[in-house]
Amino acid sequence: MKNSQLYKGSLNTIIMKLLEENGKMYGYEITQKVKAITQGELNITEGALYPALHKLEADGFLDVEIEKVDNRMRKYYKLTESGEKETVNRLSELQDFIRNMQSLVNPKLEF
Amino acid sequence: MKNSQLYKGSLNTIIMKLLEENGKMYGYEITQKVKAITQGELNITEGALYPALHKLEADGFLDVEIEKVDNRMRKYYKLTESGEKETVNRLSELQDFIRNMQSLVNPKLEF
DNA sequence: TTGTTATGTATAAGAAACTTATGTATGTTT
DNA sequence: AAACATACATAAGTTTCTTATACATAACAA
Repeated sequence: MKNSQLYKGSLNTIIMKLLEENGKMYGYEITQKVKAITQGELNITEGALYPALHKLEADGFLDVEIEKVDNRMRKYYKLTESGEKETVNRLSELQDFIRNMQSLVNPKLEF
Repeated sequence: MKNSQLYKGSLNTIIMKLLEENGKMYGYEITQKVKAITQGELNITEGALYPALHKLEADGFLDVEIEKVDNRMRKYYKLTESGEKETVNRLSELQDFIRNMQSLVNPKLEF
């Protein structure tokens, strides 16, 4: 994903949140979207993305739908019902994580 | 560290920040401090902590000082000069990371 | 027309950071 | 006497990533 180790473990949450927001997306689209939102700071590599998508699918959190656009294959992913529930949990975990990290890093804001 | 994968990659930053703040700390003390600050949500395991401390030391970011208290060994760690510089960088990376994750998860706050 | 960039998916080898389990040792509480 | 807290350590295995490579089409530039 990037030089900073901090992003480790956050890829699944990012994917699921984007799918929750956009209904369905294909892999390449996800990489571009993430790059745009983070102003180029976070670049998801294919070697990380595709195995992650396949695992989320295998876990029953994503459904696939193949389309051909301009003679090129696209695999659109969307959340299953189970995936939607899981997304809620993971976003909640992310909020807790961010809160905890801020407590650790900026203890003066604890009150 | 914990069930949530999100904390992966953040341990070094946490350690260095706590050392920056407290001058010197020993391993067990770090685990207890983190548990207290996060209200029990984040539990650093020994299997993660000690190898991390040894690596930071090997990288020249930490110095060690052994003391015996109540007949028990304590290895106090503190930041080297190099470690202090690195801590500034890592905290900056953490701020960027948190900002990017919030942009991804809460796009309505982008403006 | 030929090379480079962009679009699009995929996997394999290796590195890094963790979990889980185990080990050693002392002090304190039940 | 047993359990828990303090204190450090490592080894085996898992997960998640990086890096490299591979295939294929379209668009653009030299």
